[in-house]
Amino acid sequence: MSTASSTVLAPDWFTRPTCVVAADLVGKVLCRKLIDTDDTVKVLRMRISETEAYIGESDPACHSHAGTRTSRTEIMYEQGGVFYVYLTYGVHHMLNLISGAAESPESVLIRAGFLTEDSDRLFDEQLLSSDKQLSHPKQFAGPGKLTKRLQIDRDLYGKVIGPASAVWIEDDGCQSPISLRPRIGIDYAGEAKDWLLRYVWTDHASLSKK
DNA sequence: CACACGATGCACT
DNA sequence: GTGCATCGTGTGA
Repeated sequence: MSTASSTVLAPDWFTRPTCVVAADLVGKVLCRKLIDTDDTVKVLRMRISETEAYIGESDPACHSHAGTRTSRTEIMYEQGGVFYVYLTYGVHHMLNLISGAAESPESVLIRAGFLTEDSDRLFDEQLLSSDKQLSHPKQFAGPGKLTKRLQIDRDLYGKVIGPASAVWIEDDGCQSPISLRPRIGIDYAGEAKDWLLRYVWTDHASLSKK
């Protein structure tokens, strides 16, 4: 329930070590306020089922590997608690939460989730539900599908994680079993492709990969 | 300035 | 299993 027992995670919550943040995010609720097609305000609530940690300059798969500090990666050097969103393959927006201390360019990628029972429904839910891309109308098994449904793009880049940005995280006390897996889509990263930095809700149906 | 390519998803064989 | 859309960005000329 997203009622009295829910708390909004403050930016400081994300300044803890990246792997801790990534693991703790599984089971939390990613909230997205937006204006529906009928001009009403809606809050979509997506419970996170899968995350990945990208642990900075020593991580070959991380955009900040070897100290790569550019206009794109600059935000990663901020203290945890802000968004890093980028476009990949010219198509998909990837939602990342910057984690850890300042000058420690690390982040957590949100890879999958599912809409909670008490999430607002979009006016055009029928249209979205009929989208046969989705194996189940409420599950979003993959980072690109998730951002598409939540209408998240690079407008979020650099904003503070919280209600003022229209995207925030709530903790409603949900506890979920966590398993560790290798990360996805980083075969170019050598030995790092085998590092167990993907955190999944054990056996959940909404995972991006078994 | 040119160019290679990606933290994906989907269609098709 | 393979092919490919589509474009911002990092890299090197």
